[in-house]
Amino acid sequence: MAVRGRPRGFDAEAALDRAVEVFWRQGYEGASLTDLTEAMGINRTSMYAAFGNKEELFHRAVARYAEADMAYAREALTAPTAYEVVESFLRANADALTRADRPSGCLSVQGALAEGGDSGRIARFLADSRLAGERALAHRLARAVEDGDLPAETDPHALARYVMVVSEGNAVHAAAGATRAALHATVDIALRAIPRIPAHAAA
Amino acid sequence: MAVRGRPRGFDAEAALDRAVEVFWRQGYEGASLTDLTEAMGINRTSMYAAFGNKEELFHRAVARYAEADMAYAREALTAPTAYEVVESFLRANADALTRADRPSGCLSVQGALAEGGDSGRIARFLADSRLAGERALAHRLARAVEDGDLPAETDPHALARYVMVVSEGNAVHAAAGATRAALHATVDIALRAIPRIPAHAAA
DNA sequence: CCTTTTCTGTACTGTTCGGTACTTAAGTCG
DNA sequence: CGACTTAAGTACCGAACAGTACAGAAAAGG
Repeated sequence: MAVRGRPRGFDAEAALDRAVEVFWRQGYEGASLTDLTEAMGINRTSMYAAFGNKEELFHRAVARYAEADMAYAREALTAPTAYEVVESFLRANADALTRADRPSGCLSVQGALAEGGDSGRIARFLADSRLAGERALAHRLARAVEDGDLPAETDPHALARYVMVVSEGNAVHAAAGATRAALHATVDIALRAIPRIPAHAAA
Repeated sequence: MAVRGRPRGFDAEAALDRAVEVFWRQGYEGASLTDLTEAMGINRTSMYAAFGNKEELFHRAVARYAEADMAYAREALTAPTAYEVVESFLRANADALTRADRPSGCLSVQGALAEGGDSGRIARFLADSRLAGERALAHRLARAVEDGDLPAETDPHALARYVMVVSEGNAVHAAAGATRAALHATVDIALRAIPRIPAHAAA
């Protein structure tokens, strides 16, 4: 071990958690370094020393968000049937979008949509990360088609895209103040579009 | 008439149209006055004289957007059946989100999501205007329930919210570069969730 | 014609932005 | 104890931001 110089006076992980909240609430451009460092409880220079710059801090924040606040998405993929995968994902998503101890909405959707200035790169980065989730879901649904768990004519990519559209639309609604119950009511309706095998292929 | 001073040297409506595009592409905060006035082809002071300030310009831009670029939404409400209302809206929405001669996505969704700084008021304003559309659709669907055009147990507000969620989710996807075909494939699936009367009540 | 009224253009205001020298503090190593 | 290494804090940088004072230009009213 043997760290040489003066030891760091703050917990970088904890500071990153605070940064996640600020980016989540205010978006990439809306979060100033002053906002961020005040919330993180550290100095400007300490942030640059620990994370590089604002954009790298944002990347770290999104990574931490994906790991901690979107764990439900990876978990949903392990459900036994395609329908349960989708329902589990959309239910947990609706809950995550309306947690009392967290900002409303989704960091990935709210972080940046417009393309002005630096935000172009940021928006593309976030879009790519959302697309990665969509692809993972499509892969899981493709397996369901192979398994006969979804009708053979189902397009898994289109279905995955539909599910992501519902979750992103709900994120927009949540950011605008929709209640958890409202999001779940939307999920109730959205699930009607998920095809189900007439229940005779099951073991 | 008899206008007294020096006549205005530009077409305010045309200039507003240019401003709509800039706000659409870059969002409220992402669009600087320099960006705006350059696109509008007018001077900074001329903009302030004609529109007041950036926020009032934005309000005017959104009003013009709603009038011109969202006319399809009002038109969709006049379709004969609830299903046709929803389908017409979502199809026209998918087309509007991917017009070659316009920015991708939706000004109302992209304009502001984060809440930092002034954007709080802007985000709330846009959320309210989206909600107005949702209410208009809910009103139309409530009439459909009364008419027996939708099942009696249908919650028109929940259904309207679902339709708006799909359109907003598609807007997020379109802003991220999704193709028109992809949006329509999503609409194909989304429409499966719209209840239809078993087709015997029709005249 | 000259005054009045309104618009245009330049040049500026104060503030905030992300990022950074540079000094001071707090540790380990010899 | 110094010597070295790294973090923390202050005070600043140039650039960009929204908004404006002011001088000149173009029309109508008299």
